[in-house]
Amino acid sequence: MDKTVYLDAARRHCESRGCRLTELRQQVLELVLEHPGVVKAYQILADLQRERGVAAPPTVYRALDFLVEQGLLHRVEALNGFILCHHFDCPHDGLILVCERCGGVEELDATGCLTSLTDAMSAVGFTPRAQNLVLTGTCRSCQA
Amino acid sequence: MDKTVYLDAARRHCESRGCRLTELRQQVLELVLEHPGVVKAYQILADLQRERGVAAPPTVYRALDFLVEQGLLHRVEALNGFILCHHFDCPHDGLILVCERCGGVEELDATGCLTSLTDAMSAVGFTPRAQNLVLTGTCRSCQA
DNA sequence: CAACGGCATGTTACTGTATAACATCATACA
DNA sequence: TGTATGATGTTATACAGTAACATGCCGTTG
Ligand SMILES: [Zn+2]
Ligand SMILES: [Zn+2]
Ligand SMILES: [Zn+2]
Ligand SMILES: [Zn+2]
Repeated sequence: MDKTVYLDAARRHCESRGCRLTELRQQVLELVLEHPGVVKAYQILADLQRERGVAAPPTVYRALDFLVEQGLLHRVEALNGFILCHHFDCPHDGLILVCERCGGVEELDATGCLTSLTDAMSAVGFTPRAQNLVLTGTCRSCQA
Repeated sequence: MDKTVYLDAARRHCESRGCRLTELRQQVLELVLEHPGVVKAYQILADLQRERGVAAPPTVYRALDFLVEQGLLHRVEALNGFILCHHFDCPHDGLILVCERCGGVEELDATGCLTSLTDAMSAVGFTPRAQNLVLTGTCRSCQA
């Protein structure tokens, strides 16, 4: 998807949810957009400092938290990082695959793949919050 | 399982894998044993300092990493913590359920629940490393 | 207009998490 | 006895995240 198209869609997505994609938030989103795969908060912080002179951690974390809240980014706990979600407009169970060798990240739509997991959980009375599963392994091109 | 029995089993487990459960490693394991649910590295560090006077982060992290390596502990990335594994002797796909309300943690054996996930992954050529899935949600007693 | 309320952002300072790099010690084995 | 290997100690630092409070922005309302 083209960058401007993506940003427009993101803006409309936020507004349809009663939130504003402010200049700062958009700027952070654009910075994330410039990194393939997983990006770290402090990387964004450095980028932001490069663009604006000053910026402190809370500035970045607030923007990132907002973007996660809106579904534009996914948090990848296992890596202390964030990745772009390319289909934020349809609610989905994400399955994030992280390659141990090349560091590449890929998001699958796991909606429908989780029934047996869900069954096992309800058997013990556990109600999962909608979220993303993260798995590490080896991607196709790194199988070698 | 009784504590001494557990420790003996753990020691044999390590030795059968060609590793040694040294005094320090066992001491750390015992400290983890004393905490229900998830325990943090710096909590163990504090415990260790109480018992031995001095201890630095690398000491604790090395021991914890070792125990994870041996399968005696699971790392819970999402919480920056560790939990005991009660069936380290049989290889398993763990499913760790973390309750957002009470902080309780429960490990399910998810072996066999992951076929559709595995299918989805092989469809894109991804080979997962054996590991644990972590999900947050609400446990039975906190449903209210 | 002026005052207010809300939300977004700025700023400072701190807590918590984790590792690099190098020194030392123990043990086993040639 | 020397030497290699793995475990531990020690210092210092990097990386991640948040609390608390100040300031600015903007739409509403009297
Ligand atoms: Zn997604
Ligand atoms: Zn790869
Ligand atoms: Zn387990
Ligand atoms: Zn609970």
